[in-house]
Amino acid sequence: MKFEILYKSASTRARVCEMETAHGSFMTPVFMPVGTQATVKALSPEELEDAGARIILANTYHLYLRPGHGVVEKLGGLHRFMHWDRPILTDSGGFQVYSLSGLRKITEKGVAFQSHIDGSSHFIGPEEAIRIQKSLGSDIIMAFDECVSYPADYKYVLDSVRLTSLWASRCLGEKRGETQALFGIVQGGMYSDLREMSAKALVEMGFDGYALGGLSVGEDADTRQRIIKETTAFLPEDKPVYLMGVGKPEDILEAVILGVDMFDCVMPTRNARNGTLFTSTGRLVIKNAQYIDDERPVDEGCDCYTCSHFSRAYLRHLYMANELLVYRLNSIHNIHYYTRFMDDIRNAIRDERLEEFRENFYKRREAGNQIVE
RNA sequence: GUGGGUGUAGCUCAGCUGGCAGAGCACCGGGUUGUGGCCCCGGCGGCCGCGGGUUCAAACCCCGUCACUCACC
Repeated sequence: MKFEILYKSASTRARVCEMETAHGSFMTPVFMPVGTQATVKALSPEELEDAGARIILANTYHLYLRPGHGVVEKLGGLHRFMHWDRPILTDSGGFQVYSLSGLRKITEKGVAFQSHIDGSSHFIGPEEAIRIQKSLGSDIIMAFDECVSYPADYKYVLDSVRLTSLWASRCLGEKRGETQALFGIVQGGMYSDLREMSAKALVEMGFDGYALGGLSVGEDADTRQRIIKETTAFLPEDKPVYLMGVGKPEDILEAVILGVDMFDCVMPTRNARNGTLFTSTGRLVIKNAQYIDDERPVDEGCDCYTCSHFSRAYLRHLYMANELLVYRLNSIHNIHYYTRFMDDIRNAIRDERLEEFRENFYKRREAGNQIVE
C-alpha cells in the first residue's frame, strides 16, 4: 500500500492524499459507505460506483458468522464474491462483538461470544481476526481491539488499552495477505493520557495506518473533538488516520480539519432507509407531510440519479407505501451527497479555503432551516 | 318472524364488583454515528350507536330503540 500526501493545508491539519491498494487507488479525505454483509444495503455495485463510492467497508464479524469466511474465500474472495473491484476495508469484529453479540467473555486470548443470529458460541482473538480477514481478501484490514462502552471508569479503560495493545502486536505477528494493509486502532476512552498511551504503543509497533476507535459510542461532540485533536498529535504524519464510525457531515468536516483522512458511517444508508435525506441546506425528512405534492427534487443542486429523475412527492409516496425502490433511490442520493461532500472538502483544502467552506456549510444550513420555519 | 352475539379513537379491539377513556396499528413530528430495512421517543385523535331511567357517580346496571351479525324458521 502506498500513501502519498498531495497537499497540506497551511492553516489547518487537513490534507489531501492518495492511497493506493491492490484494487486501485482513492483520494482522501474519503468516506467509505458501510457494506456490512458484503453489500451496501439496497445498492448494486454499479449504483454504488455511480453514486461516487471509491472504497467501501465490510464486516469481519458478520461475514464470519454468515456465510462464513471459508465460503467467501472459496468463491474467490470478497471482491469477486460481491462484484466490487475497488478497494475494500474490513472491520476486525472488535466493535461488533461489543455492540451486537449478547453474552461475551473477554480474556487475554480473545473474546468468546454468542452470535446475534442464532445464539451459537464463537471465539475471535487477534489471530482469528487476521486469518478471517486474510480469507476475505480485503485491501485494508483492521487490528482486533476491545471497544469499551461509554462512560467507563479509568481502571477498566487502562486495562483495556493494555489488552488492545497486546492484541495489536499479535495481529502484526499473524501472517496476512501480501497486499493487505493493516491498521491499528487507538483506544483509551475519553481519557487523554490513555489515548496517548494507546497511540504511542501502536506507533511504536508500526502500522500502515491508524484508526481512532471507541468514539461515537454516546459521548458528546465536544468530547469527541477533544479526543481526536489530542490523539492525532501522537500519530505519524505520513500514515493515514481513520476515524471509525463517524458520522454526520458536520462531524466529518470538523475531523478533517483536525487531520483525519478516512471515515465510515452507517448514517447515509440507514437514514436513507428511514426517510432522512441529506441536502446542501440540511436534512430533509422525506416522510413529512409537507412533501406530499412537492415536485422539486430532494436537493436542487444535486446531480445524482435520484435527484435527476424523481420528485420529493414521488419519494414520499414510495416511502409511505413501503415500496422497495425508495430504499435504493434514497440510498443513492445519500451516498452521492456524502461522496460529493468529500470531493468538495478536498477541493477546498487544495484551494486553501477550507475555513471559508466550513463557514458556508453552516450558513447554508442555517438559511435552510429558516426557510422551513 | 324467533332466539343469541356485537356496537368504545380512522382500523382492530381492551376496559374487573359502577369511581378521571385505554392499547396496538394508522396518521403527525423528532431521533438514528466501526448497520438487524430494525428500533426508540413524543404528539393528534372519543356524543363509549341513540333516547330515557336508577345512582353522589354509568362505557359498565335497568327499560326502550336503531344498526350490524350468527343460528333456526
